[in-house]
Amino acid sequence: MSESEEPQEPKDNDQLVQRRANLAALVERGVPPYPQSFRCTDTVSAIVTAHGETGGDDLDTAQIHATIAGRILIIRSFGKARFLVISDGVSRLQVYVRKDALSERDFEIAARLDIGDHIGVEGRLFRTRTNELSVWAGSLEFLAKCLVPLPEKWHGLTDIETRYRQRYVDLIVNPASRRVFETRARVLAAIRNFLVDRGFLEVETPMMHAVAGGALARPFTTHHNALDMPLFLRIAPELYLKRLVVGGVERVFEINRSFRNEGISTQHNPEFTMLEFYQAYTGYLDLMTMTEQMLATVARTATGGEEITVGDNTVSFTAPFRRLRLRQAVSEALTERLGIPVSEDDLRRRETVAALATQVGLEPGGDQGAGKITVDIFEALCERALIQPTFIHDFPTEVSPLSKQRDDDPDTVERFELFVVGMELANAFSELNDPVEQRRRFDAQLRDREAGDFEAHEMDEDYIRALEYGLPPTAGEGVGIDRLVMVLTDSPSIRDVILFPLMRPKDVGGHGDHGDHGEPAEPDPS
RNA sequence: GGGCCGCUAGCUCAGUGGUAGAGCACCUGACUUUUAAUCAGGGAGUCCUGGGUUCGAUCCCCAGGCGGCCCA
Repeated sequence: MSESEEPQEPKDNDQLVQRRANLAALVERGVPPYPQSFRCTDTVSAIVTAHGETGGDDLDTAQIHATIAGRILIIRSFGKARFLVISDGVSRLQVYVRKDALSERDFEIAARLDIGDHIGVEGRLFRTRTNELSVWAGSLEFLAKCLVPLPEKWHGLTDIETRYRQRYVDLIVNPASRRVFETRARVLAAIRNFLVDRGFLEVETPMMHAVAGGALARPFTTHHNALDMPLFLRIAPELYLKRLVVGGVERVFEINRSFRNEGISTQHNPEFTMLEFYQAYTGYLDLMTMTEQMLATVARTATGGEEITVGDNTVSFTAPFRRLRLRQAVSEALTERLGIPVSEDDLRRRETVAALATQVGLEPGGDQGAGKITVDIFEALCERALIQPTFIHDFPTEVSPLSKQRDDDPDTVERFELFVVGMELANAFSELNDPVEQRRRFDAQLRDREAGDFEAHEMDEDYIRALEYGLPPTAGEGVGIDRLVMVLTDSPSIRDVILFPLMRPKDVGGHGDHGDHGEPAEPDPS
């Protein structure tokens, strides 16, 4: 390594240099820098769980020895003694290191440790004078080096961008972040249990679709080289799940990612996790009841109760949830906003509803029908005020190409959305199972698409063919898992509940050695 | 896509048209039951990037990058 040849090289900061020196010093004394493994008898969490309440006298009597491993988060040094706080990612435990209890080699290791290093410790459990549960280290192994300084112990890592880009650092130093993802895991497990208990079969359907259907959204496009065909990342699993109901899977669900090529916000990530479930011989009203039961159960399992604090609000998932027809909600909101009586019938006439929309500051497009305009008004005026769980039901047929119409009202479909703290959490309907009507709906969507609506649904001939085989009366629902977890963890952004949210790439600014290690990419055929 | 805000030491943040500071972290010394350990001393910066104005820019102006919030 020559000096002064590259004066432009960014200088490493003193802490990086120091840490490398500490590692080198250990290697010089024959300590393996990255040993193959370490045999533990316990985890830190297991010790804390088992003995978090055990008194010091009892610990002394029992003489409990344990071998544990973890990452050092705090070092308090007292010359010939040191206190280390180590973590297994969940719990923290203090390790007491003193020179007269260790071999010369092990104390040498202890003296060269940095915050962030991984160590293994064998020792006896005891309580210090300040009653802190601790391990009296009898021996110590170096397990892996942390070459980079961690964020400080008091404030942790608060920079939002770094927390998302380097989630591993966030998880190391912010216990609250770990808890969010533990809650997320409990939510998923609770949902699976709830559905499996009711006879639902969990399946996995394609993520890559030749026709992006099942929702009104713009897809990501990709290309299969061998088949030389365009493919779309799915925007919803809906149409495949209903094919399965045709195939006799009368209760079916999937929990997995969907992808929508749209904006990013505190409520939108391009890839997001959705639960979809379908139950034959069921209507949308049944699903309201089932949704009430499911969310109350999930809230209890994941958080311990049915009341959740979300920002300044307390949300109750105790059934029954409020129910409100969409047109009812919109007509009431318009009546209040404009100070003139607006009826639900007014919302069914395009001229009238378009004029009302203009009066509240919207600009209805010429190609938008009464139904679409009504929904736009709902989103502008009503959505954010729906704090407590509320079913908004009976949507315009025009905006619901996969839903079944009401018997008494062909302009309205048997559909609901669930809103909580102003967010759409779920969307459900009685499934349209008449293949002739389905084709008419797709045709109407195609006309919208030709008029420039890129979110309009595409024609899916195989789906219609499946309906021709006979889809029994079925109701289905999609639940946005990320948003549900946001509510249950009081997280203000969807990025707080997604481990690695999508970010624009940014220079890592490392040490110049971060090239691709994989094989060269295939040439792009296009 | 539009508006507003942010980017300064590893982290959390002050600050200034004249080459920058605190706390934690780091280094040296003291210290064998500490709890944000303590005490004494010390080192550490591409003030996001590029251009402009200026004798002089981290600061003012313009453009760009990344992020956040709000709106669409």
